Amino acid sequence: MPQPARVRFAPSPTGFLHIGGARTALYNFLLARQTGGQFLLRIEDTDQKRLVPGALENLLASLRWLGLQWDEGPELGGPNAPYLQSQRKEIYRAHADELIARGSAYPCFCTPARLTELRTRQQQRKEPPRYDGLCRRLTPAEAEARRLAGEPHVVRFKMPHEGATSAVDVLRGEITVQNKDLDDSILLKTDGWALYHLAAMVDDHLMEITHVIRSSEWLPSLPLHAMIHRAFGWDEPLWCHLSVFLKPSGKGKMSKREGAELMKEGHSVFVHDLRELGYTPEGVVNWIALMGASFDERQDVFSLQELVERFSLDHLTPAPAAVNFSKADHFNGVHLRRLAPEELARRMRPFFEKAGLAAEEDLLGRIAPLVQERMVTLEDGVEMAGFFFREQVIPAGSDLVGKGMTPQASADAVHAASEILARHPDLADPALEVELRALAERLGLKPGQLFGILRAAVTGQTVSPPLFGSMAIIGRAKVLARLAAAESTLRAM
RNA sequence: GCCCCCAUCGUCUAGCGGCCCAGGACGUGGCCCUCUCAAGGCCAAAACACGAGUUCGAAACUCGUUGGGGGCACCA
Repeated sequence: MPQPARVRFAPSPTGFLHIGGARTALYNFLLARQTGGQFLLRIEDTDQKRLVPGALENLLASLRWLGLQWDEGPELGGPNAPYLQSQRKEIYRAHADELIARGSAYPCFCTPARLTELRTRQQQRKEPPRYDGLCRRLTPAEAEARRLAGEPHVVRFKMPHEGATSAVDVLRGEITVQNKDLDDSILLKTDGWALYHLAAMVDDHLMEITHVIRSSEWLPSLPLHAMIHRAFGWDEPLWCHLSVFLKPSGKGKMSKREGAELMKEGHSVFVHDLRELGYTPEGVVNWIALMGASFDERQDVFSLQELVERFSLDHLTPAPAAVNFSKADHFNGVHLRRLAPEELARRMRPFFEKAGLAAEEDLLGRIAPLVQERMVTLEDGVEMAGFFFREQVIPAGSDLVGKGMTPQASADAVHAASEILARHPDLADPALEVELRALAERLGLKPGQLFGILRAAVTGQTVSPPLFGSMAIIGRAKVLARLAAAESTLRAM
């Protein structure tokens, strides 16, 4: 049994949960569950200016919808509370002071204007943009005096000028960077708020995080983060940087810009959109789990529990992965088909209601087996089975005419079929199909011709669930009424 | 511009020196099943980026090239 892992998902509430974040959360969750450890949720909201209203609520709701319940975090608390960084300001400030005292950080009094100018000059000279170390050269006494005088300042990390720094990423091995290529990053802003580099490292240590599983966007700052841990004298967590998601074309990072375009084709990168489009948590989880990973040589359909059992960091790939939405459809269809009919009915109901159809759950439960293997999303159920819940259907006249037939012959066929149906008190009687097939033969029609007409008449659609199962559910009275209506439409043509 | 990372079918991947003239899945094409549409079954096309090494042997190891991605904020 491996050591219990304490991991965390630490989003910033600057937007809604997207599939990239969801996958990061998933992997953290899986490792925690598999090892009997804890999955923490920490909100990185130190930049108050960037907060987006509703983002936090969306994050929590989306995570829960996916089934990724955290063990410690917002709304739950825990031994390391608070889990909102905005409530931990003093902790970071104290740690920044400690770093200064240890000689690993220093106050910097440079104004934003000076820094902007510095950067502009460096770019003109094609030099890498880097702090020039002006305040680093201040004597401790001088710096302390200016600090006590209340002069506005930030706190910077004192990056060594010589040597190199190495850190190990679980998926990539040792990564080494020359220290001269690193900057004296700001840890604490003028307003006293910590930046990610400080806040996240301090919290990860205080919360006893064992594995930092995060987006590979953080890879370039891994040396800095490792050095911050070392400067405090702390043990480092295991670092694991996940590949980024690319656009379906494979060109460029998946962005929110793409979102609007995708929505038009019934896809989205946002978890709440996926939910509204009729995707299931099972489908989404399966889909994102396998983007950039493989957990079994022969199997690719997994429940959350199966993923918990098979998950392993060694099965993750470091290369960027292009998002493939047709695969989302596939996995969603598979998981839809795995649902018990009653469960499928329960999940479809809100979509019928949204479409203005009062769908009772027990009736939906009888319909479910008929539509289950034809659905990609829950939304599809409405299009496929809406006719069950409408008083009447209005088929297009052209759909009522049998293939290669005249309206007259079609009307006659409907009439003859009605007579047969009228003799059956129970439309679920298997003999019904036998009789109607015999009718088709008598009329010189192929079964498909006759059934096509009846399908249009009864469902109002050219594509529908199986005809006989559908008629049995609709009931004899309604079926006969719809056939009568169809016949008169045909007679009038 | 500088730094870092990555590189097997269109896409996600298996492969951790001989089991590979490379396996699976999605998608695509064909056939079967069939009352429509699906689902399901069978079959097919489809890849080791390139060049040098190392080795008896390289998809696997090393270096280079090319290509792709990420980062270089008082954002995260």
